[in-house]
Amino acid sequence: MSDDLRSGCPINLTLEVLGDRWSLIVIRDLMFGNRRHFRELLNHSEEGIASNILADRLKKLVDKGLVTRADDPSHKQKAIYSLSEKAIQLVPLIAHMGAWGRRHLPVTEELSIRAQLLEEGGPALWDAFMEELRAIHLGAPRPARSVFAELQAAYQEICARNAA
Amino acid sequence: MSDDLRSGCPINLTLEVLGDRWSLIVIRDLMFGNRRHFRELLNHSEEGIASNILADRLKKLVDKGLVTRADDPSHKQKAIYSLSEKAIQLVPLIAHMGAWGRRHLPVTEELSIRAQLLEEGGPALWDAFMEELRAIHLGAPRPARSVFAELQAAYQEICARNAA
DNA sequence: GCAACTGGTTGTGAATCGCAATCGGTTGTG
DNA sequence: CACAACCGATTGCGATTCACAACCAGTTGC
Repeated sequence: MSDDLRSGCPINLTLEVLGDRWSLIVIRDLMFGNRRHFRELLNHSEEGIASNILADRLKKLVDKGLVTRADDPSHKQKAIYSLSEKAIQLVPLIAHMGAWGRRHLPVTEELSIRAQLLEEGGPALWDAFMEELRAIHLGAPRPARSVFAELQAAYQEICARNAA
Repeated sequence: MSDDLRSGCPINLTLEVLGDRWSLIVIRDLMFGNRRHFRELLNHSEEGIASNILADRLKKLVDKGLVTRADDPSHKQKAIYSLSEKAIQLVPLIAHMGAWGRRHLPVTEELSIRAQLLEEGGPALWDAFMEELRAIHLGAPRPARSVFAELQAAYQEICARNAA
């Protein structure tokens, strides 16, 4: 854990936090998959993350203040991982990443429907989603609109249609 | 060069292209530093990229269609690197990265002034900058407004003020 | 009591990373 | 024409990270 930074450039510093192949995947699953436990993140991983990598990334994300870890009262060994405000503010960035990926890379329909809705919804939708994330992860009052449910419903509709 | 992708998720695919500590640094320097030659990218690098990493990243970015390489007529061994349209469309993503980094990470004033202007300018400024990048890198007609010059002037003003 | 589940750790070999030194070819200068 | 500076890389090397599988001790439900 070295604290020496390569430069004070905001792009560089953001890369020093998120510039690897797994950190944002973990945040994405916490954010859009609503996976809050180690095993959920491990077993439902679309990309097949290894347990040591997941443990390492969760630790680093906690250290960097993007994720918090709390005990689950229902199970003495269970840990609940939550997004911090800092991570919730990544929503616009992730929306743009999804939009760019959808436009330029070979995405699949099922896995890009959420990105499409997020792109079409624009900043207004992002704000609503961030409010909901604050309710889910930070204990803020739950907003009336559930963007999460909308995204999930659209995803499952596509899956059902393609299965038929 | 393995073509097997971890998943068809747009976030994941974007990470497979840009998810390392150097690729976006190279793009940033091509984009905002207007460095077009190997030596410029190497010697003026704020973060001190190594020559083998730079060579590797340039090659990968060319393979992935983000950068094009052309011979420099003034020097038989010289190569000119240009951003493709695909890379130019990263401007909003990079602007958001800068905004997030500026808000949450220990940036320095000089190196974050461009990110600040880009954030304050919003999508209108991004579009103007992208038009200018198309002129510089793709040979499109040069627009009247030079966002690049505005960013550069602001940067140099901060540097001059802080040196005094 | 016991199997399933909890969040991890350990071991191993391969791949990648960062750094310094170096390469063969090209160009400008004296 | 000699020679140093410059050109885009390449090579060698040790350190870190990666992916994959096996394993762990404590907890829970049956």
